[in-house]
Amino acid sequence: MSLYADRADEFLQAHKLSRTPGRIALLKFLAAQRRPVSVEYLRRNLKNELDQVSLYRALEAFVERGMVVQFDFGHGHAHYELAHDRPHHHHAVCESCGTIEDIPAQDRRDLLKSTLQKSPGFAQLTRHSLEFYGLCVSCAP
Amino acid sequence: MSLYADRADEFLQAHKLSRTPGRIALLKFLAAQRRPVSVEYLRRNLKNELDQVSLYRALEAFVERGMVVQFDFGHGHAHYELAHDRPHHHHAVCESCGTIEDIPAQDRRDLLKSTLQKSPGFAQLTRHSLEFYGLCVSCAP
DNA sequence: GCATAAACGCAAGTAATTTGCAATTACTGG
DNA sequence: CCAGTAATTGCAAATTACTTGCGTTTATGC
Repeated sequence: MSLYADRADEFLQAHKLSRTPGRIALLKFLAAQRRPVSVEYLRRNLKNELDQVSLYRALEAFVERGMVVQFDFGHGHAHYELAHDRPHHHHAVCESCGTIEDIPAQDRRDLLKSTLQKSPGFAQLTRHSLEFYGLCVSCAP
Repeated sequence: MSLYADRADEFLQAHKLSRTPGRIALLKFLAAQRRPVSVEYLRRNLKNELDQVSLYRALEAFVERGMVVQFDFGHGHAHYELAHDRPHHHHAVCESCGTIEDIPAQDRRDLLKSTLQKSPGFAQLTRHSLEFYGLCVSCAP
């Protein structure tokens, strides 16, 4: 259980968000996860805590504030993970079943090979996808 | 114009796909692009060559065979690029306008910093997303 | 407690992609 | 070249993921 699990309301307050039961439940649930989770999974598990739309809106607010990180693994839907609750890491995604495994960040020599060694749940890693995000010269302030 | 531009039909044949006018047009069009393109862009430009559904189906077949690479830049829709028509590279994506720029692959020390130096169209790069894909132990043959 | 702003849930809407299916086209062997 | 077969196509409809509008409720700061 992460740092934030029992401090969800302080965490919300620190980010200038109302401490509503739904958001607190969502944060606690996210803190208990070990992998990035889909909205569908959140919705199933939090259906008594908050409605799907509120879920999307809360996630959006969290991502905007950097509280949560959004990932796209090519599954046609997003995955979300609490930010800062563990050191920077990458993910290995199974092309067959979609299983996701964390991989500790490291120096990047022989990346695929050494990544595989750090991915005990994976038998092979065949490709990766690396995208950079920022501001292009015409959009920069 | 890429290697494949004037050999679209041989390329299809090599991958055991029927050489239909729509697919040939699509391959030629992809070969002429310098950046990963969206389905919407393909659809606009190829609306007389093939229907949207055929477009999706052709892209799916191409991706399955490794002829085309699919990317997700967090835009809510996929982008596609011909594979093998140029050396391995990454992409910088503008968080404001969505502009995409190729970045030559390189050794990965000081990744963000040196990447920025190789991204003349970008003023800043603030984050990146790196995912590995393969087969987990329970899915591996 | 009370005013105000934030957040909520429901219904409806939209964008991207997929599926079903009958009609057409490409490929293969003769 | 030509028929038979399999692959591919286009259209309509469905599905999935997510978003918007809006009137009601709840949280916050005084």
